Amino acid sequence: MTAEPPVPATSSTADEPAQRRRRDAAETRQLLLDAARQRFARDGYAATTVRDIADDAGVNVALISRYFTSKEGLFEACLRAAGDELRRTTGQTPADRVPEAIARHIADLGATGLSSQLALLLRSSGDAGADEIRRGVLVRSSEQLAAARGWRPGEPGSEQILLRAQLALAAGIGVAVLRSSIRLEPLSSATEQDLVGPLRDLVDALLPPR
Amino acid sequence: MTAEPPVPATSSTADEPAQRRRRDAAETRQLLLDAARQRFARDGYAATTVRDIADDAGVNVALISRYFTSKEGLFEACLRAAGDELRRTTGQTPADRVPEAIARHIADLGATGLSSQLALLLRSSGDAGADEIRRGVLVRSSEQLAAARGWRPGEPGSEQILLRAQLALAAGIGVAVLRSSIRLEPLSSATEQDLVGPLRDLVDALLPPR
DNA sequence: ACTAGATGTAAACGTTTGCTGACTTAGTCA
DNA sequence: TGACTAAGTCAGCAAACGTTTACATCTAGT
Repeated sequence: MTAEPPVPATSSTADEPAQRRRRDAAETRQLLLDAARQRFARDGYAATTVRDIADDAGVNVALISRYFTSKEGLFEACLRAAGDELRRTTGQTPADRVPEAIARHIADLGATGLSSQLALLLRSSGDAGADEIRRGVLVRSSEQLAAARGWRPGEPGSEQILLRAQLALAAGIGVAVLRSSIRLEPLSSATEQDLVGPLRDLVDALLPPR
Repeated sequence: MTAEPPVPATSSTADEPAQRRRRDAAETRQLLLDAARQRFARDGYAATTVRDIADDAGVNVALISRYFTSKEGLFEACLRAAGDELRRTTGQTPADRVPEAIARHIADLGATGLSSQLALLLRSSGDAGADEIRRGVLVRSSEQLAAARGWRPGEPGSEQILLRAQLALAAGIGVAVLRSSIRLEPLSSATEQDLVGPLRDLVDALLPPR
């Protein structure tokens, strides 16, 4: 379903064969990571079994322990990946247009899209380490969003902007989950075109352009 | 930790003794329901064990099967209770002020408050029956919200109002979860006073008063 | 060609899970 | 009081879980 292209190179030393290797630790790792992100995002941590993930990835269960130490470790890796992707998405956008960019990306419903990453960020494993990572991602994201609308760390009176940015982030996550996990209609089958307008209204209301 | 007050009467037929009975099926049922709602809302379905719930309620595990058939049945009962509470909360408000009422209630963080009910509504058990109940509650809630702002079933062109109502509901759920489960700061410790303004902005932007 | 280490596999371990059936205790009424 | 039923207890089942172990196979370097 994911239609992974036969990624060639894995190790860092350049001169790899373009052919796909039959045994490739880096690719196997990535397959597991992708499968896990989808499962965790859609079904949650506890409802996902390591055997599910391994089957989705077409890989033996024991390799999860080998490459990620534990299910918990795999989950943390997923959170880190989601954080990276979130930062990459918002990072390549001019600061003052981040809200609109987010609004547009939330509409996307692909399995690896931003929606899926947002849904993942609200899943909890009960583990303290994972909670810390997630909180870090969320805090950084909301600060980035707030900074685009005038928030400066420590500056009195601008704390409210950070709060409003977190509300906007929370709203985005809620929309992502109701669309991709709960599948509430007509929200779930609304197109990007249907959603961009209302979402921009939402973000602009919380974080008025200055 | 829960410090349950010794609720006296339970069944409906009036002439109960004010004293708490030592064996009282209705009260035991309610204790289980309350404990389950908290656990399910905070930790999710799969991460909650029936033994956890029974311990919280101070009751034997086997009684879950007796009163609710199964863990699944208990979860469905929780969803129904959340739906009732949601309807009760929004039902006693003049139609055109429902958004503001919701905004105000989301701020509340009590274990049995609206926030907790909203968080429960995005927990999934994987069971089809529970999914149906949850979807029903969400659809009814969003329709009620949309109707207060001019949506009429089937009326062409007003479908967009329903979509916007669902976005507002999704936002509310997202805020509830980030506040009560994830505990993101400063969102989590913001007071009702801090939140009502931004939340009203949010709802009004999505569903402009007519 | 040969070997050493990396990669993948299969089976099983010990625990925890939801649930059940036989049992005991408390309340009710003749 | 003594039977009868509702309410609660207890021990344990079978299945599913995350993880580990021992083994097989591939790849790279010589």
